[in-house]
Amino acid sequence: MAARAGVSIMSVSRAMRGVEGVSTETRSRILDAAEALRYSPSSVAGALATANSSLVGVSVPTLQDSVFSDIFSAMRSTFERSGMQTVFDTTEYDNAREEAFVERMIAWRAAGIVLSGGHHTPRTRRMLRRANVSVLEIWSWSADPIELCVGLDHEASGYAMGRRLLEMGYQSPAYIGPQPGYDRRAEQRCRGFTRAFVEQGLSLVRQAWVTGKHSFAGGRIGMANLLDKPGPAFDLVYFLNDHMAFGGLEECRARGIKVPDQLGLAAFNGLQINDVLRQPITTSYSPRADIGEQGARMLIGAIKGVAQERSVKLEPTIMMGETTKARW
Amino acid sequence: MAARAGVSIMSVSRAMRGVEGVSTETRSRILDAAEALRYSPSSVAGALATANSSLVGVSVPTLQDSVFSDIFSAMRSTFERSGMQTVFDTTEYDNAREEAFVERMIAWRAAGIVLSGGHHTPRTRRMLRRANVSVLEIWSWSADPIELCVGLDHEASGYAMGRRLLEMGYQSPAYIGPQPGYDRRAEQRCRGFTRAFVEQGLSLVRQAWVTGKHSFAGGRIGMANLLDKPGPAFDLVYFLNDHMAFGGLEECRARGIKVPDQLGLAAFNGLQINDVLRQPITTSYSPRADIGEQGARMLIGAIKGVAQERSVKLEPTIMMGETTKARW
DNA sequence: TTGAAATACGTTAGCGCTAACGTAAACTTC
DNA sequence: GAAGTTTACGTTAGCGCTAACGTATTTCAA
Repeated sequence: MAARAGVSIMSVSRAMRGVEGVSTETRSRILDAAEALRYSPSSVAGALATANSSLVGVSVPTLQDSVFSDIFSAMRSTFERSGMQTVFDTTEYDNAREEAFVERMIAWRAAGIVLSGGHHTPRTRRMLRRANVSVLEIWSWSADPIELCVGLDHEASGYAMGRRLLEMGYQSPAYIGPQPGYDRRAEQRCRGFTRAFVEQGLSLVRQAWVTGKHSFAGGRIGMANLLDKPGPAFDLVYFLNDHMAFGGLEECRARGIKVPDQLGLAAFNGLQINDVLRQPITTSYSPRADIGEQGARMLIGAIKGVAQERSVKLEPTIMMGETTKARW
Repeated sequence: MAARAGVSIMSVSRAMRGVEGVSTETRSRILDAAEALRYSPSSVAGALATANSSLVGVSVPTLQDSVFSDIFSAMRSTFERSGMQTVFDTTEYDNAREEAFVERMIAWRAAGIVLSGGHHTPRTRRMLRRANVSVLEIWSWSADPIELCVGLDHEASGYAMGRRLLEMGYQSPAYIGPQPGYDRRAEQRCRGFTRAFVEQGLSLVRQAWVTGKHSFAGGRIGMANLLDKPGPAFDLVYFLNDHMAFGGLEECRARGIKVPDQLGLAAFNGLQINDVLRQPITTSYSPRADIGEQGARMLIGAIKGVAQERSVKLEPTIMMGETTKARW
């Protein structure tokens, strides 16, 4: 390759990277030779030689709902503009998978790692601490992140929703979500939501845990469970997300239960489906694109050594839909 | 590191990789030292030394709808079982982005590359041909793939749906999808669908192209366009996918148009939402998980040099819902 | 005209691993 | 117990790049 263009490999290296120190003429001769010889520079060797990569590893729990797709899209385009390459994996809400991902990314000498949520195995934390890698935690806000954090206070968000519904006169809330230990953010929202009612001497009267299906079908199954199994009456159901709530809504309609007259439904995320529903779901809109973009920017800053805010809390917006109404 | 355990670096290499040639005792001494010294083997150096990576690059158009998430999930877990690492990117239906991705993956000396659809830039094809990389094309079936292919015949799928609806008595179909040149598979389905009607002396009487929003909202907007703008009457609308169809259905309901009595709706993919709808959408179920799993298996086979089928065509299944009915 | 500065290269010495081969000791086998 | 075989290492020579530092050659100011 170098021989073909009649130059040293160092000039080839310079020409291929576009750094200065090569005359225009030599450069084009090298590029021609590269084309003719089908030469493709090895990023692997380059990364080894420079000891710095432009890799960022992003770990999200799932791509099932569009939440993490939204975050990831925003993130990826921001990284791209900075010449960072994004590698990506899903944990399926399994911390062992997250650990394995972190290990792989460290082995590849990634410059940055993005994790979802604030709950990680001790070994994950240890590896991150030791490795020379910038760490960003997203989705869940924390006052004391490993390094950087952009996210929501899910407990507060659940609480805010609980307060609003309480003020509307709801008294006997139920919850439909995944089994405990699965999605911690969902649990935080549920906890905050419940707290709002407990403060007023009320309580969460029913819960249904749906295993495996956390989308439309899960909501419908959970709602059916709640309605079929004996237990205290409830006037409100809080769902993991909008898709589950829509599933629940369809189950109610199928059974002739009038929403919101007989039963209120509320959810979280403000997913796209809400834009087309004639009866929009009462929900909290989570600013996914903002999380992705800000997060990516912060991580890039950290990698480049720019001092900045460590932790950013973004606020979801409650959107009152037509699946709830004042109870008086 | 090697010194600490009192061995040569070669023994460390063997111990860390778990290959034989180290006594149990020495191995554990090395692992202890590694732990103490926080040693993490570099995959970069490893890949350079062995000149073979376990990287597979997967490119999909979008994560907006869950189709490619489904494919990707199935694929990733299959690759994982073979010790392959999956790197992933979305093209947003932009072939230039696909080209850039292929270039990056080749620079990283990936063992395999997965592309969606059969349409690639000449430079992409050239790079793939020259590089020592196995190539799998998914989603769209082709008789003559670059190397391997698992997918659907979208034209045939559209045609099959057209035939079924024709037999039910529909005569004036319309189509709602993205602008031409954006999603080629959608165009193929539309072409096949149209062909079924043209064969009987009928034609596609209306189309609406929605820019940007190819999910719920796009369907609703497209349907509103179709209904608001003057033009021939239509008795049927074929949508890009189920989510758009649901958006369209909601628009119809909002306007008091009875589906399927006054208007039939059909779509493609068989997405999860259909499981909970009281009025399920007539659609073709696309076997996403099968595509992902089979595709991954084939690519692994090719990487390991196992001879096999080059091209596999999978069949979507038409699921008659309640958004269409016989017109007599 | 001359010394300093800039430009356009080339040379050297790794980056952190592993394949392939070498070697000494322990273990077989008949 | 001599010769072959196995085991458990170590040594050597790269993999394909790039940082850092040469060394000619040209450019330029005074």
